[in-house]
Amino acid sequence: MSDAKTAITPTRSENYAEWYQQVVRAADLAETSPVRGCMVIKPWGYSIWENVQRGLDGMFKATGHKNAYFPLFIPLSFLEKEAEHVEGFAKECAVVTHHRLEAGPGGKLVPAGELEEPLVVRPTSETIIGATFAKWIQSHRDLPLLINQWANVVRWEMRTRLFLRTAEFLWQEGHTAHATAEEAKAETMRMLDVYADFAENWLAMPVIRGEKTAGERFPGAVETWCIEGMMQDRKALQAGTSHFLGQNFAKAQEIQFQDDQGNREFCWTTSWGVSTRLIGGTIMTHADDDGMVCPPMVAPAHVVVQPVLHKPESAAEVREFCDRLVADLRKKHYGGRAVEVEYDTRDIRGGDKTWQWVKRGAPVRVEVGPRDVASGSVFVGRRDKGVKEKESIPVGAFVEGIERMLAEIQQGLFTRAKAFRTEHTRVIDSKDDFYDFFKSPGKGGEEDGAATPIHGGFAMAHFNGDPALEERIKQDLAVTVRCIPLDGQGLCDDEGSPGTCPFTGERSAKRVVWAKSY
RNA sequence: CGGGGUGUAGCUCAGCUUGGUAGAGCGCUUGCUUCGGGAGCAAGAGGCCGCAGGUUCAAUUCCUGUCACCCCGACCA
Repeated sequence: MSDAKTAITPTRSENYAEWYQQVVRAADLAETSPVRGCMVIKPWGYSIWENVQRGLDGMFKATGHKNAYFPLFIPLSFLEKEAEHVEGFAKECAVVTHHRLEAGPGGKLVPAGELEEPLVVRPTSETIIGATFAKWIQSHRDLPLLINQWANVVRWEMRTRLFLRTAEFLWQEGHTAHATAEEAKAETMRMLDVYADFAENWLAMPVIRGEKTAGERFPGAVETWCIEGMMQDRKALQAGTSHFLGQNFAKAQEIQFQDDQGNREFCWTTSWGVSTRLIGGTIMTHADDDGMVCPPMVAPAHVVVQPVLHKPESAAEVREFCDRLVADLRKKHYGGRAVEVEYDTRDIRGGDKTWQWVKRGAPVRVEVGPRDVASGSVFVGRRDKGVKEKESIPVGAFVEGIERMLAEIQQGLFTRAKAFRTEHTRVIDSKDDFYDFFKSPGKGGEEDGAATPIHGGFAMAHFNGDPALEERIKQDLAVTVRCIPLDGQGLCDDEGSPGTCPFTGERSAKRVVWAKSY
């Protein structure tokens, strides 16, 4: 507070968008690549993704899903089968048209061997998986079919940002087929809950579960459900989606089965996915002006041990003490895995070392010097507290208490994020209040090129459901309905109750969540 | 894809208006001194100035094109 120096320049309040980029870089999470719109995910960042995969994969398996893998390439004709689906993705597809390179003029390589049918690099796999499902499913006894795939997909985005929107990204996509609409809808909601559970308990990111309006629906879906988190610039981030596809894809691809009466029926299908965007969301939820803050559940390392070794006369005993500390810590468990320890013996200055781990967001840092060895204690810094706020703890108590300390940090991050969301969520009942809420504070107009002004948040307001009205508000304020929330999420007092739409005076079924979004 | 901006050392940038093949800070390497805290001094390494054309005796500098990135829109996980 008194110390104005921060590890990240600019700070969140100075320029949020630039701050985000700097955190990604300073924390060694990812960097841009020579390939347009594609990122290199660095070990520290990839390790977070591996933890995300581990956590979600366990949940998918626990709910009866099996992993499989489908081709990267999708024949163009497959994509054409579902009309809305094509329309939704046509503008952002990478297409493979040749299968060979030949020497051309000037030593250049030129594509040759044109394909009879172009192949689309999957932007999502409904069509190729649907075609496969059609072969796998014959009887009602084959249902439900519950499949997940971990994969990369490509969407040729015009504007990209590391983790949040890249041309290629990593994700999982679940695809299921069911005998009845009820079962498929139940699956859609089950996976939405899995996502919310994961976001809140692993990423410590509070999310709102709800349904998308027609305008925001997945191309080809009957219903799209989502989890929405609030970032520190108060914009919403769609962190995961679960789609009820009805029989749209089943009919387009003839995914049929014979029921117990011998009738041929179309399946009811679902699909659901989360991506490396979750890492972007985690950054924007927790990181601060000193860099990344990793929730312990997904942190690449829980504890960093930094021995103070520069004094030759004490180096050996400090090292020995640390060796034992590291070994003891690794015998402890947190969140279903052994405590992950980074033993940093690099010969660089202690201050540099500390700040590197602060910027990377390691939850706990432990410094051990001769004085600590003499007193049998360790000097502990926590990423959820100030960098200088360190505490000396007897080594035994520290090791014994590590699980609780990590749990406390995890819980603290969630509590803080939720308080932030609550603070910036407002119940709004008049059009004027609504417009005021989303207008830049102080300055009236839009200044371009400057720092993104931080204002607004989530507005809980009634809505008559008219797409034209939603479009007009989007034009006016760049604000959209993020979701029509499920009841019972504690978003406001009269949650789920009918009321009056402040824009039209018409009847509204319930308050919806309005916000600017990524 | 529309509007604006920027491409010079690993990073952040100066130099270009008034053409003569390059600078700073940080980082990196080495040495000495420091050090329970993002050190000080010194010596080094590192760049065909985004790419391709053009004008010119000569282009980082002027002109044209192109590509990439950033910001604001539209689009999207």
